[in-house]
This record gives sequence, structure tokens and C-alpha cells, in this order.
Amino acid sequence: MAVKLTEEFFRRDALEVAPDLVGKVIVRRLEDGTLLRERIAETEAYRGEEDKGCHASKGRTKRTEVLYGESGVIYVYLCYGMHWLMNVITGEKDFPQGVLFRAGEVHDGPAKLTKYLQVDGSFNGGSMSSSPDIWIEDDGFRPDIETAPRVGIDYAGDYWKDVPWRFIAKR
DNA sequence: TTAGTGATATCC
DNA sequence: GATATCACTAAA
Repeated sequence: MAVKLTEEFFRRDALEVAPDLVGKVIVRRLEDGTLLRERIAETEAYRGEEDKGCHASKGRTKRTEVLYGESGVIYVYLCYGMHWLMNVITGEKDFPQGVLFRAGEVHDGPAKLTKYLQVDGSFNGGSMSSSPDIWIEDDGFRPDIETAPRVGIDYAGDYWKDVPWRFIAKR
């Protein structure tokens, strides 16, 4: 029995939402009606302006604007000119925090996920809790979860790059 | 290990 | 206007 996650699910702290999302299923409906499903295997939390790994740490800009918005909003960001990374915003409005979808069970790697799901910049600012094209389901599966330091943010400094805000489903 | 890629931010 | 930076991947 699959339940679609609502905006309330995302309105909690990123550090609660991120591990809760592991084991959930991303469902993507393509324009021709095809349904793509991918169980989430790995997420990372980005939380607050003081988190040097979070884009919002540099202040509120055009790019990070959606981080400050409503929970459940999709934040899609083009990295290195060729990779779309997908996040969902969590927590209250005006507090920048979100969860990055880092890997699925099948498609391991943030850019591979978006490539498979055919997510691009046009999804930025959309909603994960009320969009007809993409949403997340809870089918009751509860994996064991491991934590680890986040990756790809060595520039963030000794403290922030080691914070264990990465959540991985055990196999 | 390194090249490739382009939007964004920051600096003239 | 120009340059530096980057939550990555693939190829070697």
C-alpha cells in the first residue's frame, strides 16, 4: 500500500526528513504517461546559512531563493555544466534547508538519478507534494540506515565536511 | 588522475 | 565585460 507524501512530511527539520526519505520511492510521470519508479537509497541534508556546504550559506540569491521557500518545493541545480542535482526543500519558510537525492537503488549517483528521471531545470521551484509529474510514495518499506560524512564539499571546511548528514540504506 | 561543461556569483 | 567556482561523471 503506497501513500503519497504530503507537504507535512517535508515541513520537518531536514535532519528528520533526510533519513525518513531513504527507502521511499520517487515516482515520475513522463509526458507520455510512462511511470518511472526509483527507491531512494541515499540522501544528504543541507541545513541553514551556517552550513558551509549549503548553497544558502553565501546568502539569499537568485539561485538559492527556493531554499528559503515552502517545504516540498523542488530545487534543481545544474552542476559543472552538465549534471542536474535534485533537492527537496524542508522545514519552515525563510529557513534555508533541504535534502539532496544522492542515489537510487538502481541509479547510483545524483546526476544519474536526474538523468533517469528526466528531471531538469524546468522542475526548479515546482512542488514535490502537489505536482502531477513527480512525487514520492511510502510503500511501508523501512530499511536500516547508515550515516556518513557528506561528499563533494571539501571546500566547506574541516567541520562541515565531516558532519554525518549523509543517509544511506543498508543492503 | 584529469578533462569536460555551463550557470552563477564576483570582480573589474 | 571577464574570470573563478562548483553538492559530478566518465574515461584513462
